[in-house]
Amino acid sequence: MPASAVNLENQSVIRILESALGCFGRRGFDGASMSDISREAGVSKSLLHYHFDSKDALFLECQLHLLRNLLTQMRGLAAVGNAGIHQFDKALEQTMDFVEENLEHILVVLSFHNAAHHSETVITHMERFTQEILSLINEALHNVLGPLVDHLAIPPERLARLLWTLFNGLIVDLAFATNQDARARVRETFDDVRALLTPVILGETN
Amino acid sequence: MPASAVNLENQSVIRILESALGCFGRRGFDGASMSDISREAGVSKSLLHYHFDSKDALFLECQLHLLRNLLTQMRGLAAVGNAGIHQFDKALEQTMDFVEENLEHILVVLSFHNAAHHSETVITHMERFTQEILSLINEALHNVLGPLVDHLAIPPERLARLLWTLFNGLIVDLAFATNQDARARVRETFDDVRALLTPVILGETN
DNA sequence: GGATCCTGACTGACCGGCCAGTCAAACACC
DNA sequence: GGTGTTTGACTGGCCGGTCAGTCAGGATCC
Repeated sequence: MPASAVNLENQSVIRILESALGCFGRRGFDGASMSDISREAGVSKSLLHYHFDSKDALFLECQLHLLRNLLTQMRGLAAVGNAGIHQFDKALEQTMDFVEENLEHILVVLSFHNAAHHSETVITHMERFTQEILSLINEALHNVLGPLVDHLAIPPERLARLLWTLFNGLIVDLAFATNQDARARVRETFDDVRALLTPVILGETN
Repeated sequence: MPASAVNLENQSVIRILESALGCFGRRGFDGASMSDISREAGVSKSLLHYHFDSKDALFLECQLHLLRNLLTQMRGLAAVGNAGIHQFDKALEQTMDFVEENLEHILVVLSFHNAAHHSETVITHMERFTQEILSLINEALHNVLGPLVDHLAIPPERLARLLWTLFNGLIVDLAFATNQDARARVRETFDDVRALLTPVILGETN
């Protein structure tokens, strides 16, 4: 099965995807070499080309892999507790924790637009990625807020975009944060952001 | 004068910096080649190495050049009108306009962390860049808000970080936006962000 | 004012090294 | 033995960087 449909049962494939996510996240699309990725995955460079048609293809599969990870994370948000504003707050907190823990993988999103200048297909995938993320957030909003979702200051779709923007900002901040102090300051900013959001959830009209 | 102190009077140097900002912004640090930059600047590749010690050095000079551009932009915000909340709103609007117009140049900030994995000096420059930006925003806040700056819901330094985060988020959004529709949606998100900020300026305690 | 020298700006040709990608052969498991 | 994995050796091409050398123009001396 020469790529084009990636075998996720294969352990090597998973290891390659994880390493690739890390390398791409750290160094960007062009900065990460296939050798780097293979070395980190503990396999030969040739195996990368066996499982994935090209570097571009591997990159796109990384997008999908990240999307899968985000999906399980988001789906887990509404698992326990009653829907409502407290659950929303908890979900925000958990998502921020997730971002901090998986930052190296998540940083790839900042290099999507670089790779987009390669080909049309990458652009299409990028648009798909945005759509998927937004509908994921939207779904999570409905789960977490419950009936409250109909009484927001702005429609849930717009809140989803707003949240995506806010987290993108925090991700960039974390990318800039080179030490523990800086990371703590990002946490502070996150708290400010959270405070900002409360009136939106409470449905006040500005 | 072989680099190390770049001659900003020289027309070629400026052209190289502008092209480099564009290329680095579009393709990232590793994706942009010295040939690309020289071709876009209309000079030989050798001239890049004549004026700048290395690709790293050129990249760092690009950071400084962007910082200079942002400085003149920020300084111009408080030029006319009385200080206050309306002036703040206008300043936000102008800054967003500036970001949209100069997006190609501004996008380099998303690749800073990639280059940071090269050497210690790049990390230091990145930290300096963040500091400079934050104090620029802080200064602008004082100019634009006037005495109101002492009655915010959060200290101005924290508001500065918050604003930087918000704009980073919007910049990522714009990086993802591949067509006019998407860009209009980012504008909508920007409006939502602006609405979010009003209570902070009005000094309500959450 | 012209011959000489000097220098900063600039270039084309070139180099070693790393890159993504190829391929035939070996391996493992049924 | 055949199917799916995995590897090391290899290649052409592009990369950042070097270098010898050109050229315009300013200074200096007569």
